Amino acid sequence: MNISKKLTLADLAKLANVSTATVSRALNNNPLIKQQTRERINALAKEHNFSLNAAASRLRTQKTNVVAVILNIIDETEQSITDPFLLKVVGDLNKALNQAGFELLLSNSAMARDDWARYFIDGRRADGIIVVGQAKNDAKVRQTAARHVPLVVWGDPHSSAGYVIVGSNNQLGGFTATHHLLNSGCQKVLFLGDPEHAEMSERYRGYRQAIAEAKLEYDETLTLSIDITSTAAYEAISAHIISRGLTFDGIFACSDMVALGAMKALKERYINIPNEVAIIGFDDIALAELMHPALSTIKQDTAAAAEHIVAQLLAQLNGDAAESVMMDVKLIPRMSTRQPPTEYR
Amino acid sequence: MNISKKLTLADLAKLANVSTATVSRALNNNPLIKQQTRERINALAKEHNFSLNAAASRLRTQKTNVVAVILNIIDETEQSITDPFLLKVVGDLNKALNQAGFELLLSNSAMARDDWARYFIDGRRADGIIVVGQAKNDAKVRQTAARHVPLVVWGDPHSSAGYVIVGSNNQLGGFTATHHLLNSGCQKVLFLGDPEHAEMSERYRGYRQAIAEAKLEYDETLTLSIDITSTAAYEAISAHIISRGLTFDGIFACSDMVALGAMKALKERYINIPNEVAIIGFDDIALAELMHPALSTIKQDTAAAAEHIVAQLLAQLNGDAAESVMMDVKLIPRMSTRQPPTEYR
DNA sequence: AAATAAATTGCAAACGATTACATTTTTACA
DNA sequence: TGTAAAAATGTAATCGTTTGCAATTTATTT
Repeated sequence: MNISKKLTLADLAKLANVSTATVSRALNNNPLIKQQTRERINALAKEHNFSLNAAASRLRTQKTNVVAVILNIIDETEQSITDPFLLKVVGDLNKALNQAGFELLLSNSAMARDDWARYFIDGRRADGIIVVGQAKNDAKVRQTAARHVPLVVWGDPHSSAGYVIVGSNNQLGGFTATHHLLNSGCQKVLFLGDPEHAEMSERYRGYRQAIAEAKLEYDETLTLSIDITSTAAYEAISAHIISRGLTFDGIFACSDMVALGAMKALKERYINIPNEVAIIGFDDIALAELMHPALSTIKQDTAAAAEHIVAQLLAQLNGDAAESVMMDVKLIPRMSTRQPPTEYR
Repeated sequence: MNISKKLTLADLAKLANVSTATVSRALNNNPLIKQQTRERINALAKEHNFSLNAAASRLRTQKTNVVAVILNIIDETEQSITDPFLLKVVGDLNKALNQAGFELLLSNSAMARDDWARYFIDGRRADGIIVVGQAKNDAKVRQTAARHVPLVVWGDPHSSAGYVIVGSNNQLGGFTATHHLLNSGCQKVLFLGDPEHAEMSERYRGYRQAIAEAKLEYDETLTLSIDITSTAAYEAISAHIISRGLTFDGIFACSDMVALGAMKALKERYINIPNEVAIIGFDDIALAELMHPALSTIKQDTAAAAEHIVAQLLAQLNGDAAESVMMDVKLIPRMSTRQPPTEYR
């Protein structure tokens, strides 16, 4: 333990022969204080390894400079904490928040069981809340939003839910992915994901739309509703092939992790990718291009998203208007799908 | 914004016709207060959606119930924030901390540039610090430890560095991995990793030891020193094959991510895994078994590790003695390596 | 029923910063 | 040189809890 008791602002004031007010202002670089004094005090602070007591500041100012980030995952079975995509988002949020002078308090929905607004905002643990994922049930999110608390959600911006959402154009992404498969020769494209899940349902909408526009008949046996995990995907594809045979020649997986699970099921049966079955994912996680064959996918720009999220949160903290942001997605064609005929570009 | 001003403990006391002392004690379930009173007050608190002001509590008690978790990664080029393993550790830490009643404040070394002890502990932002990764340079960690601040590091427990370390037996892991390769017929095993990096250097030691014990000659051209990323691995293996040819029949990759990069390089050249080149990784990330062929690896039990880390931190917070913990690792043989002859078990 | 012990509750002083307002010092100007 | 304005600093209240100690109420014992 530290030998000497922690230095307080008052101690430092005594050392500098000024009042606590002056020290406080000097440390906060308040121009009210003569520059020379400021420098003197800052030097003294550094010399004595002084640091402000954040608890005291927060109590006095009613500001924490902390943002709570909640990973909204129902439980271990659903899209899990191990999904690199989610964690990439957290990393990017961390960076964006720090840049804006905030710290990141990490939670998941399992932990912050109570009323989020009450716990984090009323409890003065954070100034604002960022929720990652709308999941299948946004009741908690709505409840939080109803408290009119600074809040931004990473989710699907199509869903106008009474709170600010930043997210990709999932519907377009789903359309693009499916269209890419159809355009490169697939006839029977399977959807692998969870149509009940907010973001995934939009991707599913895009899938249906692409099929409809291609004047193909929709085959409901080709919609496989699963948890957003690679193991669920692996099992679903395996089971489908066993029970119904290879009734498809393309897979649109609603996330890269899901795609990886599906690929494993295919490879085990020596089904050629992309010639027998083409497959495309969603997210563009780092691993996508490391697969063999490299996984085609729809890229979401998480770094840009994180910046938008923080910007929208800051707006709310400043009392300004904030609005949902829909981000473009981008087709990244790799080896797991065939190339469309050149006449189509 | 909230219409009514935030309720304080004093307000609640007035409503309940008792003193603030009583309310405070009741809410903290202090048995000094008659159970009946406690229940009455708790009900009232719930009814009015009351929540304690954490800033005030922290100021008064000098305890935050927060632990800072620092991802100690030098920069983007080194083992990056996208490594699922690191993030799995964070997830498990989050769970273990919550279980113990702590919240998790996330930082990375790039952000918390200053003196960690000063910023987090003196600044009363957290009660303790957990550092994930010793990286190649533990100067910051040593500096923090010198402050005698509650601190636990995820790293290599062999390095007795004057601070508490929880980590796997990396040296044994490296030995086991290499031995597994040699035992299943490999003659020339390549090491892919960074012998300068704390944990990796121990794995490297194990590698060297296994080779020595097998009475094989050490070939220094088979030690490839790279950043701990899959792209670096991909490039290194590709470059090696181009310049020197396929001079190895086994790879011990110092992490699963590194292994994945190497596998891609092999697959692109249609080099059969495991028959021409067997490969084993380290960590056992979720993806390992989704690879094709499924990746053999050395499993680190991150959930158990997280619990040990938290336990050691709690010990320090309670003023008890804390000690480094070395965790067992486990060989997970999969399809990327051949089976050892049965007479060897 | 009085006296003592035990169980509850209240009083008021912290915790360490920030900031409106008051005061002092310095500068500018006539 | 005197005075007003501007700049710099200080005073003291405040943020909302927790907790040592005192005071009160209730239970127990003789």
